[in-house]
Amino acid sequence: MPYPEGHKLKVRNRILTSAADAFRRNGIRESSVPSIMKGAGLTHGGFYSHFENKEELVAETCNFVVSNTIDELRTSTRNEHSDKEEPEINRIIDFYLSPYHRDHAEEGCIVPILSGEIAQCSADLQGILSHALNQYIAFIGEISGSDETTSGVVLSIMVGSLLLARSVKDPVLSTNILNQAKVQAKTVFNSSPK
Amino acid sequence: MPYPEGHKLKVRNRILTSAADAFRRNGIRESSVPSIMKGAGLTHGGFYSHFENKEELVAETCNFVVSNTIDELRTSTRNEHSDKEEPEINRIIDFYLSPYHRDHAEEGCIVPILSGEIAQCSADLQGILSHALNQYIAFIGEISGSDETTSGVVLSIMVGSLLLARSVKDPVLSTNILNQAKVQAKTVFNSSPK
DNA sequence: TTTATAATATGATGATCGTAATATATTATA
DNA sequence: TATAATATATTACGATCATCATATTATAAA
Repeated sequence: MPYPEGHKLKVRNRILTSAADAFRRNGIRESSVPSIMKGAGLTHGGFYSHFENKEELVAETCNFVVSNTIDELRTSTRNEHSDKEEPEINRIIDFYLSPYHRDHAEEGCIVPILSGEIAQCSADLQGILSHALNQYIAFIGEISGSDETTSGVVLSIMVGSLLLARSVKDPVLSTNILNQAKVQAKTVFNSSPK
Repeated sequence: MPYPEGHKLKVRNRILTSAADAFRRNGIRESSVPSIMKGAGLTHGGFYSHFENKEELVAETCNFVVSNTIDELRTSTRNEHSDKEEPEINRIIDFYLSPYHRDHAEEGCIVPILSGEIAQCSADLQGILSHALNQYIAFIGEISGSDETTSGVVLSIMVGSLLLARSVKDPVLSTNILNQAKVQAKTVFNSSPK
């Protein structure tokens, strides 16, 4: 067996990482297979020994990014001093709607960036997105103790305000939207059935 | 002067209408110039006697759709029986978050569909999107009497929940998100400075 | 009806895409 | 060190894109 144990898996992960970056920077359709392979330090030829086709790469990259993002949200709230009486969900909202997340789309959540584009893709990819949203909603429900609908609305507020904060050119308005959206998102839990 | 007065303008509007439909159905990058011209009943060759290039078409189509959408929102709220004591802004929220708007993306607001893609385009197109958002925010502010930030958060809730309601496959959850987002959007005005 | 011209169609160009076939390079084992 | 198997690179193919050059059609005016 040439090549060390697990070599191919590592390369495959490098391709996924490159794709995750490219898709969030430039969108799915604008990110070509050759450019993604170059981002992983390879040429385009070997792509099809790792993935069936581009659609499979998109599907796996979406799952990859979503589970990574949820993991990060989960651990980031744990790391922060949990001595306070502030609910854990508030820290997730604060991170999601932070200027850092707004200004580093290529590291963050795919939903505000790619959900519009995925909605125009195949039914398979739409299913991946729907499943990802269910994971986010379940995660928010788990952290906040809220029902599915309430968690969905909170996610809506986070996604919508991040999208607008990124699109509005006026930096003051952008930051104001983020900050007031934080307040609103946290308020939802106090005005809804648990 | 061959061809009747205003003929070219009519054709130009047909191209814009076709592009507006195509972009909202399939996205900007997925909508080719030939397919848009076919949608307007023409062949691709004449395109460049109407528009400098595709980017100019995108910019004009965005402005076209946004002003049409705001006009429709404005008049639809006027037509509805204004005898009730219900605030005008509530009817706008109700229409924006209606199942009809969710299920007919190709007729509706471009923001949930295209803002992700436009954020990846040229600075010029990003400026168009930013200007469009300012128009929406000013419109909401005008109708509701709220400040810029509050209007921006309400727009965030509408955009985010429409995006999620379209992406979530479970129809019950989708409708629940829309309905509870309506409640939340209307609540914002009661908990914010005017 | 003829003519001049504006509007549209046809066809071509170079670039890039996704994908595949084939050749080359790499390395664990013998 | 030689070998066999595997991973990667090179090259190619057909399709489609945005754009442009040129030909053709349609119509208002003469």
